[in-house]
Amino acid sequence: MMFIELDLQSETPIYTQIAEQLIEGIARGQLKPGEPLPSVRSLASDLGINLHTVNKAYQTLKQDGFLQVHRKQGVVVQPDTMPGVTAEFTAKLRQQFRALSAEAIVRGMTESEFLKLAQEVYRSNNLQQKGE
Amino acid sequence: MMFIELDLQSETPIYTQIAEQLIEGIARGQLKPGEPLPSVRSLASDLGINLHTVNKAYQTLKQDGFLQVHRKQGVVVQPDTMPGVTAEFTAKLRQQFRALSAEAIVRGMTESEFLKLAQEVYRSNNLQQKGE
Amino acid sequence: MMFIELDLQSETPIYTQIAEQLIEGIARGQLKPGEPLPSVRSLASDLGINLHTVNKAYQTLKQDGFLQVHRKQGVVVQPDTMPGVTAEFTAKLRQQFRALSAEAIVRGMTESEFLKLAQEVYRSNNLQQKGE
Amino acid sequence: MMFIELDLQSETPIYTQIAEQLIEGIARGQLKPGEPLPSVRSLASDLGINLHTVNKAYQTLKQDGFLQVHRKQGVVVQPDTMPGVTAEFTAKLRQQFRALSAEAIVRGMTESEFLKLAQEVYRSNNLQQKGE
DNA sequence: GTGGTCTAGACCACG
DNA sequence: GTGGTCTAGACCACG
Repeated sequence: MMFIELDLQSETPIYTQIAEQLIEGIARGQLKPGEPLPSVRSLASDLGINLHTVNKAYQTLKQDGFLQVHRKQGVVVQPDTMPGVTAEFTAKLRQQFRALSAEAIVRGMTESEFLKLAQEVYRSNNLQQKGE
Repeated sequence: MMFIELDLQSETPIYTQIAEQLIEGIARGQLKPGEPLPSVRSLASDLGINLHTVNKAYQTLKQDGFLQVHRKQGVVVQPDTMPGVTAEFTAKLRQQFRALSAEAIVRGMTESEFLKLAQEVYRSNNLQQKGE
Repeated sequence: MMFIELDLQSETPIYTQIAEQLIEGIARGQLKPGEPLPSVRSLASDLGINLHTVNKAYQTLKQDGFLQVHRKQGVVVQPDTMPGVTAEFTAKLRQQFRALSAEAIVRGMTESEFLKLAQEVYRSNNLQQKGE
Repeated sequence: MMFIELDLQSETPIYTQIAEQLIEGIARGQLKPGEPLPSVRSLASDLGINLHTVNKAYQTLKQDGFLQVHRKQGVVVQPDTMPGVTAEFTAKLRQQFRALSAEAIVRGMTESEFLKLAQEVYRSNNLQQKGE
């Protein structure tokens, strides 16, 4: 399975950190559609954190359609079609880019530096080249 | 002066919204270096919020070097050199790009779509073209 | 834990008094790295002051790297490397020594008296002799 | 006369900055006993600050016995005996050394480094070597 | 008038 | 329970 690294002193809530890393795992192909995830209990135990925290991460991802919760198999990566580029997601992306780019501009980071970093990071997460 | 719009329903704390919009104002050149900002009290009153909330936004930006607090003149936009592209900022940017790009990839947004949006937003904030 | 004594009449803000005494506690080894501090609420209640005042002391020390705020465990003394002798700290020290030594000189305090007091106080805070 | 440099964004009140620099001038011998200081009006005008601010600095120093206010000559540096090493001063010095040395210790500054800086600064203010 | 400090009290996310 | 956020209101130093 994957490696999840938590930063307990980060301002980012732990459940968010888990959710983000699971999505990153899916993006990178380390987690395949239909692949089962560890149970809430075992993951919580592995990470040394509260059950509720893991559960909240799973619920959030299920809510957005990245995971499915099966009676039998437990939690699995969405085996059917993943959620697409919704209007909500685009709005969130734009909003985040706004704040980040504004600070980048004030700090004197050029457009090409900004985009180069965005590209580099995108590519580092797109290991499998889904045939774009 | 500027227009600050708050979304009281947002998960983003009000003081963060204020700070982000002030930085955006600086990036766009609507707030010039050395320009005085409204006093904590008057801005709070204009926005219909508590003075402490505005103060927290100002303190955060002062801490990071985007604002100065003068004895008499009150709060002004940093008149000297703005903070540059620090290692901390780059790390924060990379971290944010990671989460955003991972979700973008999973949702099927291509690299070019991702970068195009980043570019479009950067440019909309870089109205003054500081001679890049 | 420690004993914190407040002088409510002092010109020194209460949150500064708290911060200074916590640093003194760390210097003296009464507060060990990783050791948990009382929660904002309990310390405020113990000292008979408002929780925001304690929080401000904690935030200041967190900002400077002397404390960490953990999601669950609450506030702990920096378990990793403490902040070192930064240029900022040296500047602050020099600035303070300037004002103090000038007044000492005008009042007729000799260099050896001035240094002797500085040494005596330094030693009284350096109980553990970190192998200098 | 002297050169007084103000830092308007410093946390140190302007009147304190003025008072400290005047004392430093006396320590260094740049201001001699009996020497007249500029009038409140002219100094305020030179520094581009409020009359009250200069006045407060002068009053503070008069209070402590470093200045005298004459009907005719205006404000002069104490021509008679300067205030000595009072218990209050020693207490203040000790208190400041406490906070400074504690932070120095936590940051890993050794006793000799601490004392060396104190000595260096004392000497830079003791240009005239009053025959210690 | 302006920011700094402090209090009292409340709600919420997180765990 | 713990910190984070926000409000309402007050006093003070500074200028």
